[in-house]
Amino acid sequence: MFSKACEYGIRAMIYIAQRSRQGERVGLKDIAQGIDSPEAFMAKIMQALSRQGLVQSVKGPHGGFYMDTQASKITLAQVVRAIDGDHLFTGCGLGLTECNEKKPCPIHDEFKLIRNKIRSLLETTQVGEFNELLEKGVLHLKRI
Amino acid sequence: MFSKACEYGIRAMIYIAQRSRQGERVGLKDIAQGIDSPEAFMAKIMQALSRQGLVQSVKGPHGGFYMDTQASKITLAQVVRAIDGDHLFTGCGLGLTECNEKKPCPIHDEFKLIRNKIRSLLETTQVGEFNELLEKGVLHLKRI
DNA sequence: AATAAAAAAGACAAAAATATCCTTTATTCA
DNA sequence: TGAATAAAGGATATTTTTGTCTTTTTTATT
Ligand code: FES
Ligand code: FES
Repeated sequence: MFSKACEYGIRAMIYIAQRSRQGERVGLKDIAQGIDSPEAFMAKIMQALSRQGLVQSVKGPHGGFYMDTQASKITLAQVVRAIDGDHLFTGCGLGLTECNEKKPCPIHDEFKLIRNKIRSLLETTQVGEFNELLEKGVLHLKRI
Repeated sequence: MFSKACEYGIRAMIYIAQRSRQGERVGLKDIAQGIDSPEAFMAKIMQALSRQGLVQSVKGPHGGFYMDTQASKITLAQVVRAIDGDHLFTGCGLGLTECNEKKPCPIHDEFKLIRNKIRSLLETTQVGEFNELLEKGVLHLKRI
């Protein structure tokens, strides 16, 4: 469904949203440990998200990544697009070079419904909406 | 969603179902051309499908791949499982090592619905059910 | 029996995804 | 100002996926 980079990216964004209330910063090490991802790879993903403005960063002592309040309204769809592009939202399920209404592949109609459900899920879900449940330990971002 | 190998595999199975009525054989070259896939790579995928009994094959002159009538009832889910395994049907959407009802990731509930829709689509779709529409040129297995 | 055709199998190659390491830049604090 | 800290960036390494090439095996035909 998503690339590894994208899975880490989504989990990281949700983690940062929860851990960086009123501008506190979350360090790379903290993120990698918090979502159980390889730290150096996570760095690359955070750089991409930061360049695209989905997350803020500050260098130096007490630096790290953070989000302001409205940034926690960023949707999972935005994160996915930033990392995996929008192939998932627009591409053909059977790998034809493009999804084409006029020249549909065998599963086009059904697949489009599913694709739209996925998009709808991701577009209506914000990285900041799990803060309380994560804090309560109801939801999890890693297994260990 | 699916790996390239799986996309080719599904398209090939649908192609063979349509092209191999009453035991006629479809050659590798024919398949690769018919679904626009790289021939040598397609060969590997066909070998896997053949080994797993999802398609029959005969060597030698006038050999090739074919399906008997009940084989055209093979579902897309069977093809996907044969090539990509069942991670798509059971795995966690955010890449946690397992999907766990008791320790759900943030999108677990919604993702499970989508996952089940995908599985349902694939389990209720048979490789042989597109024969007529493909013949009429309503459906397509390649773009060129 | 010899030849040709076609899939099976094995070895190899290229590309992409995943992951790591090292250096540079910006920032804070003593 | 100097040292320490942490992200940014660049180069490299590993693994997986995708793809190709060659040889072998099986079968049909002459
Ligand atoms: S053409 Fe395949 S999903 Fe639209
Ligand atoms: S735990 Fe992530 S989908 Fe179930």
